[in-house]
Amino acid sequence: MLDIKLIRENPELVKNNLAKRGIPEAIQMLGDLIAVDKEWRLNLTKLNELRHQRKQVTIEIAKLKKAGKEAASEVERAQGIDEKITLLEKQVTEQEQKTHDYLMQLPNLLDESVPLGKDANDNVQIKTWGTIPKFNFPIKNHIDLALDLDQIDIERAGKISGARFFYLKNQVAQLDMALISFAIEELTKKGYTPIIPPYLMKREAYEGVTALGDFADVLYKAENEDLYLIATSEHPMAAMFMNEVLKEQDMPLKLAGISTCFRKEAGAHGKDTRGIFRTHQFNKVEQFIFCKPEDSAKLHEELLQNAEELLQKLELPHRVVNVCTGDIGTVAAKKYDIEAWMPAQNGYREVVSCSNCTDYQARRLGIRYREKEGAPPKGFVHTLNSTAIATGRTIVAILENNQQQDGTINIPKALRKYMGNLEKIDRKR
RNA sequence: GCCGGGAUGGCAGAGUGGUUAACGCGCGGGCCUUGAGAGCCCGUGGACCUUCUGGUCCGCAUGGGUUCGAAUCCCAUUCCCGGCGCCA
Repeated sequence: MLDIKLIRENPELVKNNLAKRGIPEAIQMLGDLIAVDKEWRLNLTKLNELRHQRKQVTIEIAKLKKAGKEAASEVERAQGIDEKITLLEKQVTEQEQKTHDYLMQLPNLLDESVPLGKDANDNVQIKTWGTIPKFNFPIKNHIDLALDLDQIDIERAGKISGARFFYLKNQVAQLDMALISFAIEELTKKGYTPIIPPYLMKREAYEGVTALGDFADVLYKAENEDLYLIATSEHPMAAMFMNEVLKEQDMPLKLAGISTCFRKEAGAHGKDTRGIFRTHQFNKVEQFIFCKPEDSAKLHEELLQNAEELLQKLELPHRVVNVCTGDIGTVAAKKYDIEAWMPAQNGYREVVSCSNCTDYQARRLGIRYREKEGAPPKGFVHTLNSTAIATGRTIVAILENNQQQDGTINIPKALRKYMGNLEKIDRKR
């Protein structure tokens, strides 16, 4: 959510920034918002005057009654004012609702360093790491590799749950857990607190962390309950301190969330249909930071570096892109993606998303900070999030990059200690 | 799930239908002091208007209701505590 005061005081700045996203509806909304807000303030002043009048009459009545006198005409006057108040209150409430709706829909302001662009094709490559593997044999994709080694069962998952679900089996099931353990151990060393959050969240909390459009396209809802399955542990971590005031000395607060993630993938028909690259359910370790505004840019780089380091320890070739204005999403002010090399697709694909959400989520959620106990709140915190390891896509990358001519797969050295020193995935049917 | 108790500022905690959220702690500023502390004084939720001096309204878990008037009475919801039940 943007600061309404900033919008009032500096509408041009906000407008020009929003214009970079290339969403005409947002500019329209901003105009409507400014108009409604102006009307609302006028009405509020009128309403306050009426309430003041009523209060005066009420005081009169109290005095008269205390003195044991008749107050019928005063009561009648108060009732008359009440009617006007009820009418105006309705208008004011409607205007407040509208203002709130607009504010909840307007996206975050973009950082200056975000490149202009239309879609993912315009993302700017910042760096590459590792060498793309050369194979002197015909390579397989991750699905065939896994099927041939009896590591995955997609057909039966389809039977019981539908498309985009899977059973992981054997060493790949272990690999999934190893990746989690590996990420958590590495992040814990860096001072991140491991968190296993609730996997279901109430709507009110969820509205604070994400765009409203995501509810239909992304989130699964529990029937007859005000509960949504989380799409990432970013969400329960961000909402953790909803309506609280954090202490400056406790920041930056660094968390490492561990959870299964559930996504409808409603807008992705026909994309990545085979295998486990894009699924309704996967496991992920997520980095999350609450910090002071002045620290967020620096910490954003730290999150990126942590994520990259994990991929480097897994020896996975990858590149980092600066996500452009057309592809960045509603809540981020700046976003990096890390894309790992996927041999069977002969290209880089997203495995990490690393965002600085500045004060956008914090304002929606009401998360502020104070200098010390007893001092008044100083302002809203900044929030940042970044994938550490998403197991599904990382497994795809490991299987494809580490495949051998005989169809077996070498397990990255960094993961072996989490798998009983296993070196290869080689189980045949 | 059932029965009972509860939710008031950053914290602790009064107020139980009639203008005012008491007292305290903490925090900020000032006086005093060589400095710190103590002591004393002022301030310390949010919004809107404003002639920059102030003014008004809202705020006692949330949403409704009763009333001229609600922190206070009624209803619903959420969460917390205790007891019972169920349960991996």
